Amino acid sequence: MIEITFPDGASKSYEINSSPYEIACTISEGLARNIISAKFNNNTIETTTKLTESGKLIFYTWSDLEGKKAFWHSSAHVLAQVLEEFYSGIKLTIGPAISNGFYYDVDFENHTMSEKDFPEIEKRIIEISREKHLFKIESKSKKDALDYYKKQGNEYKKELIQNLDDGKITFCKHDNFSDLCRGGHLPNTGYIKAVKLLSVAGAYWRADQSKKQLTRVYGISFPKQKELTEYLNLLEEAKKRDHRKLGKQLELFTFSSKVGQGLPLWLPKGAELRDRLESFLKKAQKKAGYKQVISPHIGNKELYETSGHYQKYGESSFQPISTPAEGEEFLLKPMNCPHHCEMYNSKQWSYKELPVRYAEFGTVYRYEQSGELHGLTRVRGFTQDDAHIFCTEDQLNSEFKNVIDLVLYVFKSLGFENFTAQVSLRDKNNKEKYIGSDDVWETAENAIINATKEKNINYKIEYGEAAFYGPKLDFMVKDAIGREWQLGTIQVDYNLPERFELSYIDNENKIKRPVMIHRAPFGSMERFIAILIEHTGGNFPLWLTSNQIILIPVGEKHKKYTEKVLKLLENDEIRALADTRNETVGKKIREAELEKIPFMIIIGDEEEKNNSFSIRGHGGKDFGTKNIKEIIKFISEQVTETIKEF
RNA sequence: GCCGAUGUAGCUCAGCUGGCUAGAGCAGCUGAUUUGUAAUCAGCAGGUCGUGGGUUCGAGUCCCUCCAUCGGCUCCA
Repeated sequence: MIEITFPDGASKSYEINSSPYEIACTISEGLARNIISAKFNNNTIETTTKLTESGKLIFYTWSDLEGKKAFWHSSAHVLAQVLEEFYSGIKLTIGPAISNGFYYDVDFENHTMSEKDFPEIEKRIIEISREKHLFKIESKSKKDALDYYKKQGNEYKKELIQNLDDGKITFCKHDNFSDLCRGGHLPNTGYIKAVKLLSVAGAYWRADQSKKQLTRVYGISFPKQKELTEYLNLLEEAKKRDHRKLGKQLELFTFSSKVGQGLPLWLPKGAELRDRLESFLKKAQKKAGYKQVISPHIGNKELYETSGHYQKYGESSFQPISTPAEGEEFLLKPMNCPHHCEMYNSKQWSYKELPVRYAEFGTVYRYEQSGELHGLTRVRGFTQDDAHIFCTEDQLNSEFKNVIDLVLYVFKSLGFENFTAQVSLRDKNNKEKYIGSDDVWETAENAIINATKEKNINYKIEYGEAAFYGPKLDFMVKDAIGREWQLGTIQVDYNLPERFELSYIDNENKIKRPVMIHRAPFGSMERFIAILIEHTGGNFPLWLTSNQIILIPVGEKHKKYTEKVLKLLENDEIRALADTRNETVGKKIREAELEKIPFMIIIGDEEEKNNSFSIRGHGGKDFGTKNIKEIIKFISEQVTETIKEF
């Protein structure tokens, strides 16, 4: 007998060699029907795995993340089976579940496959699924496993097996298909009722650009056809919030291939929005003790050689600008830090004056790879809400925490609640990617981790994500279709102060090096606004919109009165406009709706007579009847409610 | 940069396997209408079919180059 403990702490004895499925059967028929995967003593297992020892057992169904993973990973197996069937001689590599679906990386050799082939493949996957083939785990010796793939000429699988320990190598078999696999599958293929292949893409073997590029086939599957339909509808809805689409519709920004790839052109409404965000942050920063500075858009190449940026990025940047003077070269500013360092160096500092906080909305230019450009989220010219704090070692912790507060204030003010905090550390196995000694890195990394802990922020650590000069605390937010982007960032830097020989005089009259904090709560204006557009669907908070209220006169004779109302609203700093065109009321309302203006009022005989107006919110919401004073109060109250002082 | 896909009017799209002067709706312009909570009516104008080359009697349609965009990969100071 073995003793099985369940997540609720209860435990029960079972015959040795009982499977999770059999155990589930003793609990309830419904559970047995629904379990698709299980974890035993923290190892993912199959529902059919025979348990030979006592331990903790967790069941997973479709509603669990683990369950979905098993479901999608199993689907990847069936996809691989079909691909092998359709394209003989291809080489399979890996096929994991991802947060929405699965993919399989395949070396198609001389075959080509494209989205046109999807329907056939999907059809075949469902056919095989209907046959309810059991997923069976089989152990193989390292030698047998290597022989198996040697016969197939699959060097990828061989490489994977080389890195595994003998005795721990398992294959998963279903139907006539067998694949190297750790485990975590559905009981059988019959659970897969709906499948959709989503895209094909190139992906480098082992995520290494120097290695061969494979073909990655993305897909998603569901236990019910209805769920697939719902998922696809959700995707469609999300695409409507795409900032590139809304940016065009709402006339916020545009691009021109004549101006250049990745160089956004801000149209009046977008520029206004951006301006308001800047003022908002400037105000908070003023309170937090920052001083605004301004630096030029270019800098001498030597500046970036000093900082180390040129050595690191020079080759792949906009190339130096030469001047009539021989040997003189300038670079388009790719970051503001070196300029701020030189500002700091313009005088001698006493410890009494620190921390010094230089802030600048600094526009920088980076030659991002063409394939990386993406709307406003990845561009070649962008403005960072940058600042550099020069402080003493003792001040570092509290300064860092103050910056965290500022970032959280910014996020909260704009309704970004679903962010993840990521502590980005260096990859210790790849030290040549970074500058600075181990000591300095250790100190900087600990400073970030401690401050983050003290602020009670949930964070995850990512190795290899640090900047080349220091570790970071990054604030990540997802876009409409779930892609994660880095917005706010706070970085601790011991390296640039060293390279720029920054100093201050301490209380013992000794020359000391300050520590530097780089930080940008928005990250970049471009990317932040992109995400803001997607989160709000273009319905910006009242304090940010260009037009807060639109007045719609019913006929020609109400025009004069409408203009009078407009003046009164404008006098109280309400951003109002009047649509006095010769169009029907219906049409004007429709256009105001499409422009996503938050409020509108129709002005006709009634209104003119009573000096009172019914307020129609965006989407047709009724806000009741108010007079002018009440409207002004109503709008300004809503503004102060959404935007609090820092 | 790499893999794959896409590119027709300001916008959204139609144009089958190559065949007469390339279509529609919205937007625009002109006129009529003076309007009560998501599109008033009529007329007009608007395109070297992303670019350059090629195949062909004939190319929006087939092939190649380049440019831009989209989905990924890699990169992200």
